[in-house]
Amino acid sequence: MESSQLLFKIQVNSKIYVKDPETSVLGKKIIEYGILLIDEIGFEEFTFKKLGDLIGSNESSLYRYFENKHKFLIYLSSWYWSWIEYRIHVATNAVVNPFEKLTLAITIATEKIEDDSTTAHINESILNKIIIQEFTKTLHTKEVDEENKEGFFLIYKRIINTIIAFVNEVNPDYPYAKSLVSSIVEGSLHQHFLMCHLKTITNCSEHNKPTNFYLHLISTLLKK
Amino acid sequence: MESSQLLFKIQVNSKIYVKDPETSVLGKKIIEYGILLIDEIGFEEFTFKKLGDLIGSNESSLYRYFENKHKFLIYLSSWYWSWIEYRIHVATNAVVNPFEKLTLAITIATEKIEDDSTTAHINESILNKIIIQEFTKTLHTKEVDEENKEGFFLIYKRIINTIIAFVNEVNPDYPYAKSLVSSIVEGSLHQHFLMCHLKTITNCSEHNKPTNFYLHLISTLLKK
DNA sequence: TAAAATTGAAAGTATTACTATTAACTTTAC
DNA sequence: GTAAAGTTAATAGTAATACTTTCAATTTTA
Repeated sequence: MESSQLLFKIQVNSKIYVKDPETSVLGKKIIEYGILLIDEIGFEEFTFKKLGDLIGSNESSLYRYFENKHKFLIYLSSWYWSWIEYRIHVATNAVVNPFEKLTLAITIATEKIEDDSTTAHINESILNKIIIQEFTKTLHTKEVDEENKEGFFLIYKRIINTIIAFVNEVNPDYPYAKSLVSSIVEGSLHQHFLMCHLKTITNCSEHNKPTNFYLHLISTLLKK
Repeated sequence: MESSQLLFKIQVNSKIYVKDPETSVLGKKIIEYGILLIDEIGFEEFTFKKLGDLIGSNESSLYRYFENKHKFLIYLSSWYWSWIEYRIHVATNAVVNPFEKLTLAITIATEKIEDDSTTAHINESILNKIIIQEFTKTLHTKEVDEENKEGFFLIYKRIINTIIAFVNEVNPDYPYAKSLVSSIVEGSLHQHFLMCHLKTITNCSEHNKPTNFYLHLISTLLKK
């Protein structure tokens, strides 16, 4: 377990938190149970008061780690995308064929996450559910431009840029690489959402995953 | 003006409101200035108290029209999608060629809306900005399944189903018509958002609109 | 002209989203 | 080993939100 934690260092922008939650027991409890509570009651109903009650800590203690629940969600999202980025890096690192690299990256970025035990206090499968349900809310605020300047969305944009480079390797003549990739990464969250809640307007299901749709899309679209 | 209103009857599910805002002067003021206020301060900061102050009415009067601000946003969204549906219907009605019908529908669904004077109290261009910024929030709640059962998202799904039928006419062998269309309708809002806020991960700009990206996409993808 | 419906004003409640203060506890430094 | 520094918890407090209720005034309609 220690060795796996050495291999994988999550890089969350330090401006997102007041105090790094990875540095204390309370901090890790906030992350662990915060994920579970947001999944259970949804981000709108989630408050630091409720999370404090759940972990037996006072509300004010939680404010020493995160300014507010919006920053907390940005923290969880950054952690998630950093973890995805790491997995894309590991999977594609030794691969030479551009189309194979692209396929691997898109698979990792669009797949449903099954439980993983890399980190003791984070349930990646539930975190993935939260990202599907809530990630869009980190961007859709009046503060998005300032927060973007502060670098809060850097990891997310870096993943997209990595995949854009793969698309350009596969077919340098395709004129919409950026829009295609940002569509796929965001759109796959949406397809997962539709699978759960608006089943009639998606082809995706347990047996026919969003990943299949997007792999079919890129192979048709980038054919020369 | 009267004749244009006869031609175009918006069908908003009556469960969305407490009292139909179209039936009174106050109701129309709520819609008109509600749109302007959400655009100005964002949905998170928007409250009925602030809107009441803006239009010189008491907060409690606004609650006679809408249960809460979430329902108000669903009302505005339904109005918007109903208006888009009407425009798609008018544009494609007399067209026989399936690819042309599809092109027209996708253009209408993905284009930025310039001001339109169909209705005196609704600024469609600003409403379009609100949809780009806030529509996703109507779906991403814990109540989405109940609200879907109540039919709150019917018009949105109906537009998508209409375009799915056009895709099937163009190429009945394409296996992901539903996911493709739901991706396009939702994704175009996202591309418009990126154009404003995260310019580095989209090819879209004033000169190269999301509509172009999607028209290129379907013509490549549905080619036989 | 009476009845019904609409609106506004005022007051009230529970909860949210914090901040400030102080005391208790833990860690580190010499 | 003890003093100083830092961390955490408990309590209390504030302003705003998201409503609801009541009642009076006004407007509409029958």
